[in-house]
Amino acid sequence: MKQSIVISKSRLNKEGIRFTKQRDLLMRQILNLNDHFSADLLYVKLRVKGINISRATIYRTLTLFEECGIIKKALKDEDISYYEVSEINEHHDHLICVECGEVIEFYNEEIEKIQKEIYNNFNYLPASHQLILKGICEKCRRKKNGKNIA
Amino acid sequence: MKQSIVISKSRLNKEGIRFTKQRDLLMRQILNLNDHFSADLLYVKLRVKGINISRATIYRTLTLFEECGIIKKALKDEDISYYEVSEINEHHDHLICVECGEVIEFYNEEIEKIQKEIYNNFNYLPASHQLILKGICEKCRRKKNGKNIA
DNA sequence: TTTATTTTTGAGAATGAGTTTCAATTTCAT
DNA sequence: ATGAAATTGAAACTCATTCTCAAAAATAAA
Repeated sequence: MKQSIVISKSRLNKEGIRFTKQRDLLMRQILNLNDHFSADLLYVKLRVKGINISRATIYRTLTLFEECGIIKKALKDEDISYYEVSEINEHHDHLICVECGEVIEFYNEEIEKIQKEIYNNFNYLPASHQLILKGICEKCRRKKNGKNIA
Repeated sequence: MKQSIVISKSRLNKEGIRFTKQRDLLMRQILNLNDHFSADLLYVKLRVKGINISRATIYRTLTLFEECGIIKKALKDEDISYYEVSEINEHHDHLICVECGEVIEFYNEEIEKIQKEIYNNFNYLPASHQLILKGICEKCRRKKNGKNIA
């Protein structure tokens, strides 16, 4: 059992929250992915392995893990919420290819600094912020040119 | 009839697109608002005035106006699309109060510049970008303190 | 270790923004 | 006016997500 699972288990065991088979399986799948994940992705990945956990449970479990600080919402795009394991990641933003869906994480000190200034200027207490850059990656541009699409 | 309605009407009149009563009413309501608006906001505002336009038509009309370049999507938050009149506005970002929903537009040259650099660094062709800062405005902070909420 | 209590689960219904279908209505050119 | 083309409203449908509730699993108590 990986270190992080042990940690999660002990975190969950407080206050009558139970570390069930489903939560264990979801935890393992999440740690295996090493990437952003949506509820649906987890559902499909597990189902392929013959593990059937209902969508309701997956959504509930993601919310639970989030409340425990194990994961956090990375971004919301096209009405779909994507999460990531929170212990690894500092805050960062996302660059998404609208053709192939590739997601690149980046962090820019300067942008963060300016954002703080903006909060100050308008006298707002920061809560959360999300920057999404969408574009077309080089690979997809080459593919398009090859196919000679206008 | 305001100048902008005339413009819109002539834009629409091309290619068999008709300037109907519903579209006229929606156009006027949009110009009256002078702010961001969602499909639902328009529906409610008009309904209060005794004007009943179906949600289907409102959604269709917003898409149409967007295609004509009259309005554009300003931001998407909590699964709701907000639009704004496009002739007035340059690109800008949004600062939202999570308590009262106030939306402040801002534009920061420096952030725009850095974004371009990021696109270049990863060799992405820019498509669109959205920066949302969420926080709590001063008014709401005072209200909270007054009520002595922890 | 059997029973009682609490939490969790799955199935399916419900939600809510947005889209689609289709018959009825409106618009516009003839 | 007449007919073709565009538009409308009502209602059905999507799709991600949440809720409901009875059955199942985990834990605590006896």
